[in-house]
Parts: sequence; structure tokens; C-alpha cells
Amino acid sequence: MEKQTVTIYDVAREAAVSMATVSRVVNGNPNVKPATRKKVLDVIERLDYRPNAVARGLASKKTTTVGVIIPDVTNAFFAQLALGIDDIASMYKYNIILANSDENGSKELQVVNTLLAKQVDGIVFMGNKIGDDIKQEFKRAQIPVVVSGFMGEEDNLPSVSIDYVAATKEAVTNLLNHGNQHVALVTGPIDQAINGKYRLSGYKQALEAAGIEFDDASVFGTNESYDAGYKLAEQLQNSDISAAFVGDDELAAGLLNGLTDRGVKVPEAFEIITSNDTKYAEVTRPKMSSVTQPLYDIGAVSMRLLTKLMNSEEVDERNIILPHGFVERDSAK
Amino acid sequence: MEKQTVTIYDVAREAAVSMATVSRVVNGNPNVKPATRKKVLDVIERLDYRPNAVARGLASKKTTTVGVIIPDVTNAFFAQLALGIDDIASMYKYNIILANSDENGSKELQVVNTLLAKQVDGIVFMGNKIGDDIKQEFKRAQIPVVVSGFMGEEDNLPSVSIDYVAATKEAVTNLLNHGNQHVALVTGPIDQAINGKYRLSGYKQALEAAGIEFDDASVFGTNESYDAGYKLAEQLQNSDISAAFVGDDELAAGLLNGLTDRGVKVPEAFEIITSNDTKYAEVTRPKMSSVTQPLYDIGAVSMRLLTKLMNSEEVDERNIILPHGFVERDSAK
DNA sequence: CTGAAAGCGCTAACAG
DNA sequence: CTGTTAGCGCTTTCAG
Repeated sequence: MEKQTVTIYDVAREAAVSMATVSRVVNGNPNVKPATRKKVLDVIERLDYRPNAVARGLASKKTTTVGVIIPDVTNAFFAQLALGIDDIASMYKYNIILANSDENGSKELQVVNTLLAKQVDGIVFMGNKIGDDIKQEFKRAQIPVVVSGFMGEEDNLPSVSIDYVAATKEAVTNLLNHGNQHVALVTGPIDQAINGKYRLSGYKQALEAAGIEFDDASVFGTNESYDAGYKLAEQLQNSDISAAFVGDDELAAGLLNGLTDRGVKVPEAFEIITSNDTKYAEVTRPKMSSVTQPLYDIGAVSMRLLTKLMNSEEVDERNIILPHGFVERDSAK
Repeated sequence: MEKQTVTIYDVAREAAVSMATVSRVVNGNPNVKPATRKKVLDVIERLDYRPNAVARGLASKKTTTVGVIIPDVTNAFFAQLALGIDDIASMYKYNIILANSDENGSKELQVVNTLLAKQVDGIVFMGNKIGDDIKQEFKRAQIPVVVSGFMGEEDNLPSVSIDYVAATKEAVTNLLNHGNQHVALVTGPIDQAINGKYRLSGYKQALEAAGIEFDDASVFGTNESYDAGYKLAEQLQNSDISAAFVGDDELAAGLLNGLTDRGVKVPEAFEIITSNDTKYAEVTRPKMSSVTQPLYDIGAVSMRLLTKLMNSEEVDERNIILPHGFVERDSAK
């Protein structure tokens, strides 16, 4: 009942060559005579030999494994990114260690530590505000890290995302053009850069361009959940706000349904534009107009960038901005 | 710019003890004098030593890493399971290598192979029909595997799920009790055991109990997508079917919206009960009545079971059935 | 083109 | 309670 293990040594013996030669054929090293190669391959087949990646990792100091730090897999936004990451990773023969962080700094730090202990070759990080302690570890470990789905430039880390400032500005301008005098900005926690910095900035730019004064009371930072949106409906109904740009689809769906259930007609009496164009935007009634983001691609490009970095290849652009778009549906006029 | 590495040997030298002793304190072995322990701990702190998990894995033949094979992370059902798995895993100090399989046999096999090459200590498998080739590998590798979210008994593997037969029977009976003479069973691919075997069986039992003859034309096996459901609406509208039990929430949401868009009132003219009680069931209008499954728990219990198996602990029940429920909302009378 | 040998960093008997 | 000594299975010079 022992874990049977056929090692490189067994193969070498059976094939009457040295371990080094077996290692060469396994690794596709061209310096092997075809005849020898075939002989070795035959033995490998016969013995059903499978190289031990752990031993390989120890000897070569490369694990072909990358860490992926994700706030929450059950969030459609992150799950899409993760899918893109995983696809490209497996295309390049890497495996993914997935770790949920809850966007919680201390958990993130712990996760980073175990990832580094496992000698991952690189890390894809999803999240805002990367703590100094974490940056410290990244620096010390000397492994490449790319921030995915968030603008990472302020952390001075390579990143892939869309231009949240521009996307927000466009969406809000759209709402403003429909004659709405008071447009709300509804997002997740405002202390996250993506909200409090980028989206807020785009929001202000749109206001300014329209000659409307910024009002702090029109900014709602809450948590990104359906329920939070649903609850927010009451507050918005009792204000002079008549439109909202929302930073998360579940949040937007909650707001939409909350409004509808309270008798507020969308889009006639209240317009909504959401951000991520996930399935939620199509499932609600009315369907939601949304900024579109190439989520899968953001993940895929992140991973591709990481492979380059792990290979010490030249990269011309460390902070990649992918194009966003807009899809008009029925929650805005 | 070298990857700085302080090893156990450095610590031993600085602390003037042997590697073995350092190893002992790192691993919490009680056979170390408190004074020595403190001395070592201090050096570890000072040198910022972090054990290399790869070396440890090679020496101990345990990687504290488990593989998770998932059909599609972006599917809310699986994502919930994954969250439960990850939480318990990290609670027990395991990491997760996440691999998407697309429920595609050959990709699954490939994934299993690389997971085994990486010497994972165990595997959580989500999916129907586990190919013989894969079972073969599992057997050869001698590592524990638990099937999560699917009934794994026919594969003779440990598993955690709800009782799909009973859940389906109840839901269909419910629909039948409302006077529907023709109730459809709408699921993903019928060649998957969960659909073609368990759900179908529950469906037939309900029919039989109600004295209604089974009609093959009332069973719809399609793919689990919003669009598939939306398209199915036309077919159902033009039949004598007046209710459906649906095996997936996105699929159900598509059907619901398709029906509504075609002028069929739900639940007045057509009733729908769905299966997974994910957010989709709440987002649609009308909200969908649904079988409820403790998805997070299924994942959590799967992982917990796996830890026991990896520890060679006794387990009294290899095929765990968690309780399901039903939540009445507005898509059924 | 191939082999010998020295580790990679750590755990695990086995002594003492 | 602590040290010595082998490896774990593979990669990687270095010779030849």
C-alpha cells in the first residue's frame, strides 16, 4: 500500500543510461541522440514514470506555480478575472494556487507569506491598497507581481485594468446629458482607491465639465452587495437624486430592485448605469445599461504579463490599460 | 539581486545548534528545552527565516497542498463550493491548487496528472462521470479524493452533496400539487449523472406518486446557460407544459425572462422552481422559488472530510448527504 | 552526445 | 533534550 514511486533513477537503470540523460529527454534538451531519446521514452512509457515536480522545484528553484490572491471567488467580477488567469496559466504550463483574501490586509499578508514559502514563481494580486508590509515581502522575495483588475500604478507595480477614471466620467456624463441634475456615485468602500480615487475623480470631472457643483452627499460608499443596494433605494428615493452610476453589478441590481419594489420606475423616474456587465446586468428587469470591461482579457493579459516578467523578458508597458466600452440597455434613457 | 535565501543551516549556525533542533522548533516539536527554543526563535526572527515548503515537501513527502478540480469558477454554484473548500483548507493550513476542467474528460485527465506530479496530498473533485483513466490515476497515486457537489457513490468515491433525488421529487411534487398536468424537467446535459440519473429519477418518482405517466418529451437536457433557458421559452410556450423544475439558476433565469418577454406570465401561466438558490434567484422578477442547498457547507465539509482522509482518520460515512430545503418566492404559486 | 557528482533545503531515524 | 547522518528526486555543472 506504499505510495509507489518510480523515479528518474529507475528509468535510468532500465534504459541503461544516466540520470542526466533521462533528465535531458524529460526536459526536451536537444543534446540527446534520437536513438537514446527513443530508448528512454520507451522506458518512461513502460514504467509509467511521472517526474516529481517537488524535487524538480527544489533542484531548479522554479515551481511553475503562481499564486493568485483574490478578494472573493464568488464575486462574478473576480471569478471572470480568475478564469482568464487560469486559462493563460495552463497554456504556459503554470499552475495556480488560489487564495481568498477577503481584501483584508492581515489575511493578505499571511497569504503572501505562505505563497512565498511555497516558492511560487510569481503572484497575481487582485485588490486595492497593498500594505507596506506586503510590498516589503514582495521586494524581499524578488519575485514578479502583477496587479489585476485594479490600477496598480500608485503601488508602483505592474498592472492590468481599464481606465476607471475615463469610464466613470463617460457614464456620468451620459447620465448628465439626459438632464439629470443630481447624479449619485454609488460604490463599494470609498477608502479603496478604485472608488475613492479613480471613480470619484472621473465623477468629479464629469460634473465639472457639465458645470455642476460637486456635492459630497451624492457619493455613497457602501459594501458591494445586493442587500446594500436594496437598502440604499429608500435613501435615494427620498432625495433629489434621479440617477446613479454604480460600481458593482450586484450592488446595482439591489438598487434597481429596491427602487422598483418601492414604486420608483426605472428608467423613467430614476436612471442607473452599472459597471461590470456581468450576467446580473442582463438578468434584471429592466436590463441594466453598463460600462463594459474585458474581464476575462484583463485576467489573461495579467497572466501573460506575469509570464514575461518571470522570464525576465522585456516589457514595454508595465501598466496596461485595456479598452472599456458601454452597452446601452434599459435602465437608462 | 540574487534571490536571497536564509536556510535552516544559517539559523542553526547563528543559534549554535544543529539543523535538527531548528527543524524541531519550526515544527513545534515539544522535545526542545524552552531556553533553546527561545534562542532559535530569536535567530529566526533576526534573520527573517522562512522555511522552504518545497524542500520540506520533498523531505517529508507531504506538500500541504490539495488540488481542486472545478468545471468553471465563474459559475456561482461552483464558486460557492470553492469558497467553502478554501476556507476550511486554510483553516487546516492547506493551500489549494485550483484547476478549471470545463467538465471535459481529457482536460480533467491532464489536470489530474499535473496535480499528481505536483504531489498534492489530496484532491477535491467537482464533476460528474469520472473517467476510468482518471480513476486509474487516483488509484495509482494512492491519494484521497473527495467528490464535492455531486453524488459520488457510483464512482465509489467519498463525496458530499445533497440528496438530488429527494430534492427533485419534492419540487416536482410541489408543482404537481398546484394542478399542473404537464411539468417539465429542465436541466443541463442529460448524460451527466446528476441530471440523467438522480434528478430524472426524482422526477419520475414524483410523477408516479401523482399517477401521471412519464413523457420523454417533457425532459429537456440542454446546457446550463442563461441563453439556453431563454431560447427554451419558445418551445415551452408552444407546448402543453405549464410548469418546470430547473436544475440551474442561470438556466432558470433565462427561461423566466424568456417566458416573460414572450408575454407568458409567471407564475400565473407558468410556474418555475429552480435548484441552487444563488443570487440569481433573488435578482429576477418575479423572484424564483428554489430548492436550497448549503453550498458553502458542501464545500467546507468536503474539505474537512479530505483532511480526515489525508490523516488516515476513521470516517464513519464516506458519502455525506447534507440537508436541502426549499424557499418559496414568486415564480411558483 | 553522455556520465559522474554535487547539491537544492529540509525531515527523519538513530544515537547519545 | 540535542546532534549526526542519510537521503527525498531531480537539475546542473563539469568532464570527457
